[in-house]
Formats: sequence, C-alpha cells, structure tokens
Amino acid sequence: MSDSQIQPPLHFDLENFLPFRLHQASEAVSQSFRAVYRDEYGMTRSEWRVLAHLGQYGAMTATEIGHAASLHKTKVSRAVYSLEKRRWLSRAPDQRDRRVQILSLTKSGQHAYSRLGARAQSYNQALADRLGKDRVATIIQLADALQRAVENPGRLG
Amino acid sequence: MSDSQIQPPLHFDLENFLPFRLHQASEAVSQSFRAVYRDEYGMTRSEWRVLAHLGQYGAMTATEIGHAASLHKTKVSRAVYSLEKRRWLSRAPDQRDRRVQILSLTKSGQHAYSRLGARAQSYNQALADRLGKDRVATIIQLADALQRAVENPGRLG
DNA sequence: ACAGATTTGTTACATTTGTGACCATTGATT
DNA sequence: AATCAATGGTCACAAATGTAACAAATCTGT
Repeated sequence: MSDSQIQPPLHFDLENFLPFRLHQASEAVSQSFRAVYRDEYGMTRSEWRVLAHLGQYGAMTATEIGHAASLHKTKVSRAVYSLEKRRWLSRAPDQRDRRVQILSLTKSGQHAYSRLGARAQSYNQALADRLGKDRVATIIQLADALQRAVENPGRLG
Repeated sequence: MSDSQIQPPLHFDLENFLPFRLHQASEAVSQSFRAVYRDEYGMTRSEWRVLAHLGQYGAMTATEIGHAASLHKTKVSRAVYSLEKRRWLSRAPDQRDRRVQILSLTKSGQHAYSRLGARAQSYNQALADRLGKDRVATIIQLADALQRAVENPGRLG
C-alpha cells in the first residue's frame, strides 16, 4: 500500500516564523504604550502617529505623513480631521498645488506634542533600560533591515 | 523677558522610538505574507493564526490558543466559528470542565494546514535568505527579550 | 490647447475589531 | 449545601479599518 499520509517536505515552525514573532513582540510593546495616548488623551494610534510626525518634522502634507508613518491615506485623512476638531492641527493651502494641504500643529497641538513626546521618550528610555542599550541599537538596525528586505522587488516564498 | 517657549527637557526621537519602529517593521512583514492566506484562501489573520496553532500544537482550548497566539478571546471565538463553518475545525466537550471545548483540526483542516504551513515555511526561508541566518536568530532572541521586558511588572516610562 | 492618465484627498459602504454584558459552569469560603 | 467570586465562551453594540468610488487638480503627450 502506498503512503497516502500527508507529510509536507519541510515542517513549519511557528516559534521561528518571523511574521508571527514580530507581530507578537511589536503588539506587546504597542499595547503597553497605548495607555498613554489612549487612556490619557482619548487618541487613536493613527492620531498619535500623525501628531508625532507633525511634531517631529514640522509641516507636511497628508501624503507625506502617510509615507513616513506607513499609514494608509484614509487613516491619515480621518486622523487629520480628528486632530483638526481638537484644534491641534490646522490646514493651509499650497500655492503650487491646490490639491494639497499643508498640515501643521497649532499652538495647542504643539503643547500636546510636547507632553506626549516627553511621555513617549520616557517610555522608550524605561524600555531601553530594561533591554540594554546595545540591544536597542540592534533592534533599530534589524527593523531597518527587515523593511528593506520586504520592500525589495521579487516574490518572497 | 522670561523664556515662555515650550521646550521639554528631553526631546523625542521618532526614529528610535521602539513602539513605532517595531510596528512599522512587523506590519511590513505581515502585509507581505498576508497575500498567502488572504488572497489564496480568503482567511483573516486571526483565522490563519488559530489554524497555525492547532496545526502546530494539536488539540487546544480557545483560551489556550488565545494565550499562545496573543489573541483576544472574541477574536479566537470568531475565528473558531469561521474555521468550523469551513469544516476545518471541530469541537469536542471536555469531560472535566463543561465550560470548555477541545478544539482540533479536521482532516480537511490538517490538509489546509499542510499547504499553508508549507507556504509559510517557504516564505520564512526566503525572508531569512535575504536577511542572513545570524540576523534571523537575533531577531527571534530580541523578540523574546522585548516580550519579557514589556510583560515584566512595574510601570514603563 | 486638449484628451487622457495620474495624483491628492474625502466619502460611503462593508468588514473587522474592541468593549462590555451576559450565561453556564466551576472553584472557594463558610 | 449555599453563597459568592472567578473563568470560558458567546453575543450585541460601538468604534476602527479596508476597499472602492469619486471630484478636483495636475501632469503628459500631441
């Protein structure tokens, strides 16, 4: 009788499956920081990211934010609207391209960014202390390497 | 005149902010593997995760899956229901605790797991080839370290 | 200058997710 | 045994997200 059992040539190892392990680690970290912007400010992750990018880099367009923050344009659009309602963000027309709006933080928005940015920096420092400085540097390097590897042309797998 | 400008003592550095960089890297990787289970099988991430865990570890309860896969119990509940509708999963009562159901893959479910597991393994291998073997090992170690660091008691930041 | 393609951003709709309430069962205390 | 707390799982509702369609503006090539 022939061997009709299903037995794939290479066996799948969940423990070393990068998409899973990376997601798990990153979610654990994200969740633990979420308390700051969500519970204290009632912000979503998208809103916090847009705030952080505008605070960090100054005036940008929605598309630029989306690219820098890896956020889909609808997420950016909604986050911008929310931040605008809070009066943390304002829009200005671009003379050269009337499709575009130059987004920037208002005075209130800059204050909010200052407070949240300080909290974020403090969180990051505490986490870095637990990990060790060398590990943090390695993580950043590997994050870069992963993004490059994935964004490279050519099918994976 | 006094310095009334807002200038926090430590300035926030987005490039080295771990929650952001980790999420960015992990999402890039997750998205690139999503094509396999989503476009080819019409599965959500939760469904794929539950399938992978049952295929990898055999029969488990919903709570056990949730813990092992870092999935909220409602996500597990819904994924289990979907997989059951596909006849890839079946439930059996637990004699000792009638609240609990022992979940396991059906024959079809095992076949699906074989196919998807092979694809996953192949994807992982291709990504590992681009990264280099040493880096992969480091990523896994750091993922462990991050999860431990975050799950440790005591407020971060 | 013009037609068609592309880009920017918003909106509507469907799907997915988070939250809290809930029931049934089990465990702990007395 | 009786009570009360804790656990496993499901459901309904609200919130967030993905998808596709869209209008307005710009760019391209002729």
